[in-house]
Amino acid sequence: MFQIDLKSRKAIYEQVVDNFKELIIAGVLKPDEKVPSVRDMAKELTINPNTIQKAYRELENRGYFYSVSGLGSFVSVPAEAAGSSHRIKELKELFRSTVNELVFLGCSKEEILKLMEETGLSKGKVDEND
Amino acid sequence: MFQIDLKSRKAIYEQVVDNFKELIIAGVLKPDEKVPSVRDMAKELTINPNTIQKAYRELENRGYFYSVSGLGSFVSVPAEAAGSSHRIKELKELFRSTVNELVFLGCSKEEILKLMEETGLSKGKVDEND
DNA sequence: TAACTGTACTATAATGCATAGTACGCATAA
DNA sequence: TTATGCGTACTATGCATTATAGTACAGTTA
Repeated sequence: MFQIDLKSRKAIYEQVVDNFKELIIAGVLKPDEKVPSVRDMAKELTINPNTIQKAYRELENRGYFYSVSGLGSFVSVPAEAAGSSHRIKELKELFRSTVNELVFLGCSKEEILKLMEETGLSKGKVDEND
Repeated sequence: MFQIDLKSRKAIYEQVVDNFKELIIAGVLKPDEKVPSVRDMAKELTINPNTIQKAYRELENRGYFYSVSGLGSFVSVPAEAAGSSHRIKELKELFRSTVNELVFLGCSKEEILKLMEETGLSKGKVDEND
């Protein structure tokens, strides 16, 4: 599914959270799709189940997962993404500082606009064929 | 100069690093300009001098500061920003995931392009962050 | 010399991360 | 019913990071 970088300064559970977010945002994981159980995911990544549980709880808090005891964990529908307003504010600030630093390091406006086109923004939708 | 958020989950020395980077990128601090001494900065922010020293060392490692023992710490010239290539790669990846998440949360292309226009592409301005 | 500067240590306390292990309630299939 | 797998909730331990306090030394400058 994805790999964990044990040498990274980023916490393992944060890496798990970010990887799942990427998969959901990219449309690889669809709403109401079941994700691997805490224990299975721990086996697959060879890390402790408690670490996966922490990541799943975090994903649930951020509105990307919902869990049913005894059944499993599932992908939320985008509309239910909690705290979107606050998160969007955070992302806009992050966008601003990222662009500013890129410019400071010599990136041209054209180069950044090109990056923008490569993000799938122009397509705007998730491919339904898979 | 700037404020530290003690309630933030981000480490104090990281906040100091980020704030100085913002000031340099925005052009508020010019190349070869002297920054407050480790001890003065610690007094101003009411935190430990060792924490400031750690931040200054980090800023030196990242190419934003240079220090002269007995004289003080100073702002580097942009061209000397070390490891730019690797950093640019990081920033582009961050740019990509930020835009993708903004789109996922419902931000329109126009809205993001408007954000782009508001950044320091033409001029520089400092802002608050958390 | 005196007062500054950066820098390098030691030591301590607090916090977060990841691990191991145990246990409980719920859902489903044999 | 029993067994299995699921999420969840604990306790406890080891480790790394962070922030603190204190001391010390070398270079710079008035």
